[in-house]
Amino acid sequence: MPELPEVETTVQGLKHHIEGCRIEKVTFHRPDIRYPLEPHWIGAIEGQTISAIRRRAKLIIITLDNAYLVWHLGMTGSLRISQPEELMRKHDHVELQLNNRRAIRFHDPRRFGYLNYFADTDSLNEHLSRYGVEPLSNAFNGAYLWRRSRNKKQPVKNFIMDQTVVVGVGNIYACEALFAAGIRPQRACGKISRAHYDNLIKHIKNILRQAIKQGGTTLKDFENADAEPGYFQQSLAVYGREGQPCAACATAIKKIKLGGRSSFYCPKCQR
DNA sequence: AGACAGACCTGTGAGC
DNA sequence: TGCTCACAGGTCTGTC
Repeated sequence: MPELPEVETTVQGLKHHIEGCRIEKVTFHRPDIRYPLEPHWIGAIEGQTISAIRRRAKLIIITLDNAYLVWHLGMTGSLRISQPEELMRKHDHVELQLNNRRAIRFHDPRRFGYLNYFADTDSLNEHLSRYGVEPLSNAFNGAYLWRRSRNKKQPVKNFIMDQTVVVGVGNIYACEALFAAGIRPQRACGKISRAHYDNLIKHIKNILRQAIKQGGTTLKDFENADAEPGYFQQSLAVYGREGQPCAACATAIKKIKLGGRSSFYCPKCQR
């Protein structure tokens, strides 16, 4: 997916198009996405007004009159606003037509994303309860990471990508933050000092803020709610740069697998 | 309990 | 040109 900055960009982009609008028609073009879309949701959603849209973790939460829609974009998902005359594209699985002649379209080639319908706040909250702290909140600090990591042997990269620890740090930003902090991704998280975690936190927040500011445009085929493309690899120091010289010391960037995911680091700058 | 592999899908690019 | 293969932003499940 889109990582946190891309989700945040999507939410901000959709906001002014959809808040206050009534959903007139719901179409499930392809119900067999990650979790199947249930036909009875259609009648429940139609006629409701969108009062708010927000992000929690990598989820997009839309508040209706008396229910909630929760979207997860998976690996390749996107939500965009379409015009009435716009043709359906391949992999447009869901369409919500609004009373302002616009529609929200969910596009997701790999179908790792999902849409969930929650009829009340309790069931929504229960779904959200599994998630860790927000990376841009004060609760995400060096003391917290240090405490959560004690006695763990897990590589630090996997640890910071664990959504029950902190949400929204995906593969690319995890690699980049560890490079900025000078920490090797494979180091056991339980052996990292409090001071190093303080430093890492600082870099994670910086990188995420920077990415949000740039419109979350680090991903190759990401496009925002207005269907504008991103600028892939604009400012990536290590991700996808195997064999190329490190910008700081010119040592060749290394690539390894951690938790099944490609991980990139500079063997000299990161210890 | 924690750590890992595998699964879910389609598209893309590299190599032959 | 066209085939095959490896790999891709995430997360859930099963197994040791």
